[in-house]
Amino acid sequence: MGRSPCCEKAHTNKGAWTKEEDDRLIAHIRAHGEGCWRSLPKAAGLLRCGKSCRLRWINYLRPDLKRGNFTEEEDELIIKLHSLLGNKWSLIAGRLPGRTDNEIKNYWNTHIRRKLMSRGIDPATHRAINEPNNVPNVKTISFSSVPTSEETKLNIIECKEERICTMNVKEERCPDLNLELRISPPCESSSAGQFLKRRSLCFSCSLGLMNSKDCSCSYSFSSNCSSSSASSSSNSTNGDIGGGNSDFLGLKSGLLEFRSLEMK
DNA sequence: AATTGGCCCAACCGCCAACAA
DNA sequence: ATTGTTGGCGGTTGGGCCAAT
Repeated sequence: MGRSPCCEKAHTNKGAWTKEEDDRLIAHIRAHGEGCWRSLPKAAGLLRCGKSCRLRWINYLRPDLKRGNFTEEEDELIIKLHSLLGNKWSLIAGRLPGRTDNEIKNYWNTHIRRKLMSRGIDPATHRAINEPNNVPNVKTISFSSVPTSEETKLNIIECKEERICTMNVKEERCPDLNLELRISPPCESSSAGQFLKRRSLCFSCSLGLMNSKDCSCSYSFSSNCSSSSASSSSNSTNGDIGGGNSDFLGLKSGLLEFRSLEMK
């Protein structure tokens, strides 16, 4: 049996939203809050699919959206995040207050791709375009629950949703970016867990994806993790991209060296 | 002035994971 | 354990705009 449609398509409007529809949606969400998207159109008196309402709100009507051109700083942040995360637009958008995944995706496809191409960089791989692909001695980041002592240079605990993963850097010789990220199931072993606590960074905290106090990871990142993640979080709510005290991804200090993370 | 082609971006589509029954 | 529902995500589309011809 196939999936049931998300809404009754025969009686829904499609295409561009009218001012009146926008007003109805805004008024309803102000009165009742976000959520229950399926029942929202009927409750709000809209002839729209719930998904359409959600998209309209998230991408266009939300009061905290930042409209207007992307700054040079935002450009660079998007490029760095994309090099780490790939096309995970929602994750990237999470680090750019006031920007939506859709907006960033569009901006990437229309502006940044071209910008990187003009720099001679392949936007898909973040490698030099004329560089040979079959470069030997690959340095990769892999996510695995039990790192080998030889492999592990850097472990990052993914603690979002209480999952713990590790990112291991296998260092080899050739300094070239390999941006493939692999994520493994949570590690269970307590001994391995202790090992990781000692050797790992919190992925969400260090990326600033989660405030350290909200994060379920028990890892204490000494002075770096907790302080940087806390300031990162508070700064991000103020729209401070890699600015203020956070210096997310080392934008200001240049601390983040991709080649030290993953190379191919 | 009319046409064409490229660009931009809002919106749609299909898939997937999480969750509830 | 299975099935249906829902919300969320990334890829794609299509219409409006604008500059070039």
